[in-house]
Amino acid sequence: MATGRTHRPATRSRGIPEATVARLPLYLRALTALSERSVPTVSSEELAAAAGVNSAKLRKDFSYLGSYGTRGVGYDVEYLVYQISRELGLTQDWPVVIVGIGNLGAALAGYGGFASRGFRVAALIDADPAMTGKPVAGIPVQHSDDLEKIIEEDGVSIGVIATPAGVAQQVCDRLVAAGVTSILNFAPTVLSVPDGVDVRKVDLSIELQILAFHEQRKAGEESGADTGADTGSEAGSAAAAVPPAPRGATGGSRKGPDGDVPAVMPA
Amino acid sequence: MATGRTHRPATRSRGIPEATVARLPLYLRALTALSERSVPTVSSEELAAAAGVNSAKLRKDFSYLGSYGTRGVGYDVEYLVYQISRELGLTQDWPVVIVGIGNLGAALAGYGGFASRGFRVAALIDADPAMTGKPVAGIPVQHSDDLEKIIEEDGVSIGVIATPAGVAQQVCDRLVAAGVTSILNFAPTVLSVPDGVDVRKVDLSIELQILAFHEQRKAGEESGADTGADTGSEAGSAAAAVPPAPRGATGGSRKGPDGDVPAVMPA
DNA sequence: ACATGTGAAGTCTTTCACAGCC
DNA sequence: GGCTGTGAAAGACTTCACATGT
Repeated sequence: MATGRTHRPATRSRGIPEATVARLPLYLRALTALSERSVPTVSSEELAAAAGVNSAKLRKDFSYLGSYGTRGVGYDVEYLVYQISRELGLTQDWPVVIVGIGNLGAALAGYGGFASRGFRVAALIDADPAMTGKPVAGIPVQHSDDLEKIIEEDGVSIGVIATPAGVAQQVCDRLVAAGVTSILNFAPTVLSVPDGVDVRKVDLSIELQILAFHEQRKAGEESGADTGADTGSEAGSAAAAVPPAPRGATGGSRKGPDGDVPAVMPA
Repeated sequence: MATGRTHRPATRSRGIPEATVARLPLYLRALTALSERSVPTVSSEELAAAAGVNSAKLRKDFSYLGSYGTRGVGYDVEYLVYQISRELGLTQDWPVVIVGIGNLGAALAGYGGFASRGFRVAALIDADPAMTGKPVAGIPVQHSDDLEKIIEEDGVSIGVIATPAGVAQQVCDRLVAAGVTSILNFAPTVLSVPDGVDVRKVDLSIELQILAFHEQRKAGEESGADTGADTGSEAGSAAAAVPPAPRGATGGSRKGPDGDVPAVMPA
């Protein structure tokens, strides 16, 4: 709707694949550590190990940036730090606002990794008048009435949302209207934003659910390949929780993709 | 090295692609919202919109779980909630320990989304004796000396690391040795774990750097396609930060992948 | 001799488009 | 008519393996 371009190639940047971009910070961190230990050069092998990836991937990633290594030798640590920093845009500093100063917002405000790489907490914003003026991590909280003014005056383009889910979308809308074009969302909601605005989300609950999935599989593997063993033992409530399946279940119609999911459901 | 199997198919589970698994929690959240509003059925189109994905992807994802929809109608909300919950292993409850009760750890302990889906904070653990016994989010902090005992007694298999980076690896090692097989890591370090242990990481700084990358690109696009315009304007400091390039830079040898990166570096 | 840089092959993921069923 | 379920095509990402340069 509205937007002209029919599904442009997603967030694909001047030839650098998104997956590569997502790893650059990892490399940068490993390189920074080497730099602090005054290590002059690294091989792709060593650096890859430090970053937790394999060396072929690392070399391919770097190849998108240019030819910054020396054959037979490796990469100059300082030089690479600079190139990656520049590529990521960390040679300039980015003012960031955090909206929603609850437990999480406060923790984020105090997070050291923020300042370490070109990010500066320009303002903390909360809707609770009782919070206004209270310093959190050394920065006084401002009231959300002033959100637009703050964004514009400081030229903020990155916003962090740490509010309850219920208000995340409206906060998002206001941020975007005020000029923010990148959002890091900690609220467990899907945000919708206009074209040209980037959203990344961090969701604890989702991460745990993914872990639980794999955890369950491990448990299942130990004994037989049997899934869904107990789960609904208290027949009463479990049965109540499970609807009678979409309209007149015909005997064996319900099957798993491999055809052997032990149909755990009220027949 | 050491591990027998030569690169097994990564974390690939009984036919369900990892990318799909990562989206199931999203669908589940959207479905739960519908369920609370007593909506009986949804089409793939509607549900996809609510989850922020496109409908073809959603249908493909669901097809890995089985045939849970009804053609011409859609999906039964309650039934799908149940099926996805079961697939994710959320019909059982998972005791979780959080190690490192600083600002972040405390925020995580108080996070509502935890309890909402089968996850139960079994214990909060911190190395600081001053913290021991202090209740955080209603749960008394225990000392890390007792880590092994706690894990074993409660049968904990999921651990959350919210410690400083410096001690994350040793905490991780102890968790794993005590029987934890899934770790959610908030410390900005690469954790190495034995085969069979899953690690997921959440790193604020990395997310911001990725946003900064795209943000920079947007800024560059506005004016000409010229990247790296200012950035190193204050020539003095910028130049000092850049090493003389790996050994005798021969004039035009340094090039970007497309051959047109305006080499922003001291010649 | 050694380690980068990269075509080519392989694998995973997304999207298309339509057969099949309600 | 409408919507699911899915082969097949397209695309993105990873891995291989070796030519290339020092």
